[in-house]
Amino acid sequence: MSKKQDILHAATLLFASNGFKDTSMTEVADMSNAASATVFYHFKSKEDLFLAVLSSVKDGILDEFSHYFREKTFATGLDMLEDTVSFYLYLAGNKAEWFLLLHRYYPYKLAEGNAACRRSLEDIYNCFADIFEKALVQGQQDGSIGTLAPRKTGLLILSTVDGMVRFKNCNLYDAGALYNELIAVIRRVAANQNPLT
Amino acid sequence: MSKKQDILHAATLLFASNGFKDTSMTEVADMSNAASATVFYHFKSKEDLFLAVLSSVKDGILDEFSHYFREKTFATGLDMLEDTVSFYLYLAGNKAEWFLLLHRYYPYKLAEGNAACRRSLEDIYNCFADIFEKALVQGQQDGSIGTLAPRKTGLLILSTVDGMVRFKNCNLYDAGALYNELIAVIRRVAANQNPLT
DNA sequence: GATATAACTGATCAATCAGTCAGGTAAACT
DNA sequence: AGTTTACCTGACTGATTGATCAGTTATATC
Repeated sequence: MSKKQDILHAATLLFASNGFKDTSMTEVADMSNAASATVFYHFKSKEDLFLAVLSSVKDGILDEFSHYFREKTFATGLDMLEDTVSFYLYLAGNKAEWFLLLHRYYPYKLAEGNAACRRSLEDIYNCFADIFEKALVQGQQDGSIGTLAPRKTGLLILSTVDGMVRFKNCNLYDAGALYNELIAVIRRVAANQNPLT
Repeated sequence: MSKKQDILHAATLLFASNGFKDTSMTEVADMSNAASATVFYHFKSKEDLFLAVLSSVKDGILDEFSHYFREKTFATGLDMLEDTVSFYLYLAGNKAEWFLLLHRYYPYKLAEGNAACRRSLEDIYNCFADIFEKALVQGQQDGSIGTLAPRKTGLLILSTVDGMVRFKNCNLYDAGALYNELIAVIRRVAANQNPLT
């Protein structure tokens, strides 16, 4: 792995666990076994480094989901919805640093005045919203899911799982303990209550 | 209002909108028309000031809800659940600085090594979780709400509304636009589908 | 009105940190 | 072998910031 990649990786971990202001360029340099001037050679400023981290997180998330949907097929839209929610929660545990970063306020604040940052965040959350919506639409077509507004309901499901992951990352409540309830609720909300069959 | 209160109020707004590290004691002093040494006279350190802010936010939230429940009566547990969710969303808009503060990562990080901080956060989130649980229990007693685990379902509802408020505060999606869908989903999840009447 | 206490402040300090710069090293090309 | 280019570094700087302290003003108490 190149030194630039080492720096990017170290910065991802540090920004995720300590935040932007509480991470110094010296720390990033130390963790990646580079001199602090080397960090500035590859990234022209601290903000630039953060944007590169966010963009790489975006690429990682988009890759993970496109890979998941390439490997997997679903019998019904309702199955797709449940499995996708499960995969989201799995990913939030497996790549905790990505979700920690997204659950900090700094990126959203930066996005107000920085188009590249706004773009990365939109790409990430549209990816999330799109997959839930797609599952709902597909379920309505195959009859496994009842009548409801797919986009808005998808966003509600996203709010719920995002909230659960936040609670877990903040050590408030354990997302795992709510998993069974979550699936039951999704089934109750989405499942077609007057199936044609 | 005493100067100590002025300082606390200014610090609340600044910590909420700029975060802990990005708020300097000089800024707090300027906004409250005090000398920076005065801030240190009333609060022995920056962390101490933050803890005082968090504790006052806790008091504010607990007061708001106890006042709300003293004024209001509900026909059924389901009504109580819907009205409480509405009030939560109203409060998140009306006292945006409180929820902005709670949607930063810093307090949860601080809570790891600080019992007073942990205590304030627990009080706040237990308050939220308790009211949703209470509504669900009451609804099961009066027959308006069906069979489900009250605590866990309450936490799921909390995850959802907390997530919606976060999305709004982060300028990702508008919580208001999802309000009707949220109420519909709550009714679908909670309402007794086999009422005795 | 004298005195004690609480509230407040200007000046200052030591530490930290983002960013710079001039120079060094390795590698690729001619 | 010489030259260009990309990569890397140690030493340094200007600015900010949390915190201190000696001293001043207001307030209460006797």
